[in-house]
Amino acid sequence: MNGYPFGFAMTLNKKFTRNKQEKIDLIYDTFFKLILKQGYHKTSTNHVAKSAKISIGTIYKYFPRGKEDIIRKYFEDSMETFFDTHDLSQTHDENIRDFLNHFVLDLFKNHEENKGYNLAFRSTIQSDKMLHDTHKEKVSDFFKDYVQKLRKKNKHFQQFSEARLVEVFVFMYNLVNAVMYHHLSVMELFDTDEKFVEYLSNLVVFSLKYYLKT
Amino acid sequence: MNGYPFGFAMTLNKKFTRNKQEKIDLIYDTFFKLILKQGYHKTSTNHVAKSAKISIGTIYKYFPRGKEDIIRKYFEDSMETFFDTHDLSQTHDENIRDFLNHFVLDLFKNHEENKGYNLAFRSTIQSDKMLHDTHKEKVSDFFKDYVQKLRKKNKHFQQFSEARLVEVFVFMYNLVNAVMYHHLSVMELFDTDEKFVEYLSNLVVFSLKYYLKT
Amino acid sequence: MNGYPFGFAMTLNKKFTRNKQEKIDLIYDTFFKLILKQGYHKTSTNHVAKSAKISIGTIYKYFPRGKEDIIRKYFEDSMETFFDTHDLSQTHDENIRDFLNHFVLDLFKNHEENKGYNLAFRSTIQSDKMLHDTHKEKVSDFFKDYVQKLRKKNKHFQQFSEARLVEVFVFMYNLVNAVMYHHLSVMELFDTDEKFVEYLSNLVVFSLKYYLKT
Amino acid sequence: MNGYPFGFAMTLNKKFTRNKQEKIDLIYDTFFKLILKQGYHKTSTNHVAKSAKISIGTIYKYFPRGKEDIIRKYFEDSMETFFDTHDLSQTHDENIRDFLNHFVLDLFKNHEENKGYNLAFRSTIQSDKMLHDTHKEKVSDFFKDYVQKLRKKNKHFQQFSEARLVEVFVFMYNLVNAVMYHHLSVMELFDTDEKFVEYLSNLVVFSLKYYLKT
DNA sequence: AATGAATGAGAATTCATTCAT
DNA sequence: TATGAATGAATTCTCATTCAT
Repeated sequence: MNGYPFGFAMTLNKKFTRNKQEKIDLIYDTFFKLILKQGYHKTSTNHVAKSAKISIGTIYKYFPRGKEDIIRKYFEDSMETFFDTHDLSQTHDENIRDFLNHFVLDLFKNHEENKGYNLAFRSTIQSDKMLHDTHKEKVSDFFKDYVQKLRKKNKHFQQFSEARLVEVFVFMYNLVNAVMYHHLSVMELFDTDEKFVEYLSNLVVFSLKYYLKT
Repeated sequence: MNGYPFGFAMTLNKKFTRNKQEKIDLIYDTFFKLILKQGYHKTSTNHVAKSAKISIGTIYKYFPRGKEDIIRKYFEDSMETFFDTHDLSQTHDENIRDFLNHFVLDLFKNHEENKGYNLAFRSTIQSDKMLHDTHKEKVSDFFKDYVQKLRKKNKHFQQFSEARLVEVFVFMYNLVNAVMYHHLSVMELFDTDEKFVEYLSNLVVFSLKYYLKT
Repeated sequence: MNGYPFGFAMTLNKKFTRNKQEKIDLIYDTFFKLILKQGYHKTSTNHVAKSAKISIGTIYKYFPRGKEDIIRKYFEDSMETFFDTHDLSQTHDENIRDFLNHFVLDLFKNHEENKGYNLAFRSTIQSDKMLHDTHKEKVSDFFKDYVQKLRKKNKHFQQFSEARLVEVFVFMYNLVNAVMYHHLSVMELFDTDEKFVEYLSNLVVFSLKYYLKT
Repeated sequence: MNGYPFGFAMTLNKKFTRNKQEKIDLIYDTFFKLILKQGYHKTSTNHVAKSAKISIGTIYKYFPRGKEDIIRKYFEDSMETFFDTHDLSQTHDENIRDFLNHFVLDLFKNHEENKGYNLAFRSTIQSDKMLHDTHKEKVSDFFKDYVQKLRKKNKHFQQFSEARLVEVFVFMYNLVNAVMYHHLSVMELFDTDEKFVEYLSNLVVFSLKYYLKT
């Protein structure tokens, strides 16, 4: 109960609303939604503002360098996001095969949900050397952490050295990303996502074997 | 005879006699070179003109809709280009395995040389539905033609139906493209191109078997 | 007694008890400091707030029309400030020559300390007719008052009519200001301030004689 | 005759007109005219474009960094302009006194005509260290050249060393500028320009004597 | 045919000012 | 009373495109 009859209070038109994180999230959502619809370079900051029903000033308050900042800052969180998604408690899987299936599926879901971001990211790295380099570093750092936790929890992974495992995961991550991006944004490789994910799993298993022989 | 005595005209007007195709090629080269350097959305038509030492009017003469036209028109030739590169007389290869190696290598070389174009293409399709669709169609058409010629020349391919083969080639083409693009423009999968191409060949063989089982 | 036992209130609330005048002075100081550093038109109100570690709301509380108000209100005090500085008890100087030396020196010190304000003032008058006019009036009013006091204290000045003296002082004030501003903010006329002030004194004496002959 | 009856051709509304220097001059004139009217920081680039009936694109073509560039580039010519104005053939003046009168008068006319520029210049130097420094250098360079010519033409000036003369002229130039700017833009020192210029001449003579004694 | 000055819509960005807390 | 998030008009600046020469 807000003390107003008929719930009017909720409709009360306040000129200024204050909720920092909510607004930042709204900017992210709107930005990536628009990119998905019209592509990166046709999505302007003003566009985002209008579409999100937020003033441009607000966008520039949180992202002083505009579009570039939105991608950069989102990117800083995106890895952690993947972490959350891919709950390591799942790694109780009996065998590596099942584990890899999970891994691929998680990446796929993550990619699908963040299609707009992925488009933006790939549109930007070419002209943003810094972002490009940071990306590589972050992927590496992320999997260092990831592998450490993994080896503690799952004996299957203890047969490989930590360094080697990191290398392998970075490879798999890139491989899956490459194929997924193409399937989702350029030209689909299979007519259903289920078939595609199944193929991906097999691809990963094959590539892993290949890679470990090197 | 150019109508001028002593043939002076040819020499004197040299800088004006640069012919149409020469200029178009110069525009392509400059455009993709710049995209490679600074990314698609930071490369403006005016910029291309200045960098190519050509007037902006000339660019608009050949490409009335600017950037988009450059990509579209280049794309219309690019498939034929691949055709030229991938000489079918090579398909006398004793076995399919060798043939696939050639196929992958040709795609890789082609991709490497056209990195700028690939960046541009991927930057554009998202906001250019028409280009996106035409692309799919063209890939399909190209491989229809390709497969027909292939089946005539090489008995190995006659065991599969034409339609099935086209499907397979489109799949392989996309797969290879996906992984190559990532390796060349996002994050390398192997530390040398040789290792990478070898992996690609194996990947194609594996995927082919997998695909044909479907 | 502040009504709180043990006087804690004064300590606890210290950062909130900063009183009105203190804040106003902080705003003045910060504003003119920034102007000195980056020029008037590159100094924004928000900038001042951040630099002074005061909220922008507070600035607008004291100066509802922002930058312009800061200058206007400061200006309203600045004349009085000069008054304080130039203590009339000094006018016991034996002769006019010594008096003028003092006058020039006071103006110089004042100007040096208020360099930021002077920049701001000169940047503003052009677009603020009202300020411009008020300025002229204030200068005149100030010297009316000044001259009256002067004539009472110092017989040397009783040989001239009050009106004439005011005119003379306004002239001298402007002359000194003009040359000083240039020396301090545009291009120095002498390599040391001492030489400059000495020159100024002579300049004033000369100009006075010239002026009085008119 | 333009071949059109009733001279209509002259009225013909062409969308694009081409005359580089004419446009640059128009930009200068408009810019300084507006500054004179509303002050530097209230004069925007768009304002200038609209007022000059020119597109902003054109302004940015000639002055890629906007307002700052307009001032900088104008400044690069302004010294030469003074040179032209102050024709050295006038230096046949019998004595230095007459010469100085001319010098002051020329500066005054120049200043009066370029009031807008002077306002802009003084509004900018504070935030444009480079312009400030270049200004000093240019003044010095200009008078080096000036003095050389002067000594060749007029025997009166041969009694002083070249270096000394340059120093003296720079000093006089600054002095006159300082007082003139104040008189024209802050608060007039005399009620007519004639009286003012006469005072200036006397001021220069006095200051010169003072300066040379140093 | 080729040139590049000129255009102006629109994208990026700043900043004075308001108002919810 | 003090704060600073939010606003959006105004400003700076870019770029695709047109058109006089």
